[in-house]
Amino acid sequence: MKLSEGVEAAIHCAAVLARLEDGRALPASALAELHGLSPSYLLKHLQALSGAKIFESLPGPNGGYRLARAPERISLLDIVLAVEGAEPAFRCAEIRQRGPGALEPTAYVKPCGIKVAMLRAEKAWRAVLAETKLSEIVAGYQAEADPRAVAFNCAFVGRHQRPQGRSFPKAPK
Amino acid sequence: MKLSEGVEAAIHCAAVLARLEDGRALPASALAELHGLSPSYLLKHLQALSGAKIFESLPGPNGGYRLARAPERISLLDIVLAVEGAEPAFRCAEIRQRGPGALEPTAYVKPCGIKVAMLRAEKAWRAVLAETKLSEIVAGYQAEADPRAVAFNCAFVGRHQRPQGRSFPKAPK
DNA sequence: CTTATTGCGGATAAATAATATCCATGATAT
DNA sequence: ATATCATGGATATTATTTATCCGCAATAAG
Ligand code: FES
Ligand code: FES
Repeated sequence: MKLSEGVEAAIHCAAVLARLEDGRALPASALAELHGLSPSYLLKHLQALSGAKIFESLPGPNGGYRLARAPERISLLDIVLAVEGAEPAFRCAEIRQRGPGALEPTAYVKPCGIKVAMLRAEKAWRAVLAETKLSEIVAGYQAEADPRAVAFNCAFVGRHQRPQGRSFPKAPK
Repeated sequence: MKLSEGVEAAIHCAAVLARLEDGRALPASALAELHGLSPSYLLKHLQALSGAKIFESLPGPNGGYRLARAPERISLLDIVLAVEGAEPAFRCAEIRQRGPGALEPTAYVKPCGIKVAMLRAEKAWRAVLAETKLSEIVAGYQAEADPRAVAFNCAFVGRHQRPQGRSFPKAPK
């Protein structure tokens, strides 16, 4: 059982965007460079996040990405589900219905107890992620990370952020 | 994020073995047939489980598998870890140390806050699995599954279980 | 002792998913 | 008009999962 490595990148990117001044955006190329990642691949995840309405994107020159809402209203679960997909990790293939002794499908209306137990565990996982907000991550970063790293990060963002100006498109017609 | 499909098979097999009479074993071929699975592949998982001391195996004719301890003392977490491996699902590649602005390694002794949050969620998942015992799964199965399925299962096991006889090897010399 | 059965472990193949790159397109600030 | 930048699809590359096979060791039964 593994989460794709894109999750780590996505959350780190979100944390960077959360520190942006109001109304500004950061191009994908800057996010990729800051984390030493391939721009082409990071784009995939950024697109997934903007498709999930967690990031907003602005095309054209001075374009880039920014958060679609306040960091207090973005949970780690939002990000993980956007990048990783919403299907549960435990996939029940209904093996109880296979092999000899299989009954007609109507005999299996009650879900398998094993499936129920596995999904209950997964629900606990999601609950913890849902109550961890991006704002807490950012606060923790500023409090605990090496001050030099924070300063560099801040300067890098300041250097690459787009000038305040255009408003983001609200509803595509 | 996905669990391998072998987890479902492993737990179902464990539930079957839990219903075996004391001291008896069931050959892998019977477990595979009962669930309509490929014997060759199921073996892989059975071996992982016996390597993890959750199942015991007895070679030779009249050999087979049985539980290594009482179902009350086997949790779903034990089974999942044996099949899936013990590494956490969230793999931190320390991307904070990459890109420009990377500092010397000693600046990163404190774990990344994102990693901490993700592992905390995973701990919650494991906690629920750890407190769900195989005995509960078996009890739930007998109470909720279609009586015909339970009866068939029971008869199938009775037909294939090995005669009581040999004791399992305790300590390989 | 011989034989048939069964688990063990390694090697390997096939299928699937994750990772990474590229390019044509459309939007838009200058 | 031009340059910048996100979008979306197509595609290559690699890793992981799934599945199969075969020789080996153990052992019960004849
Ligand atoms: S049939 Fe899928 S978990 Fe039991
Ligand atoms: S560096 Fe791995 S989660 Fe932050």
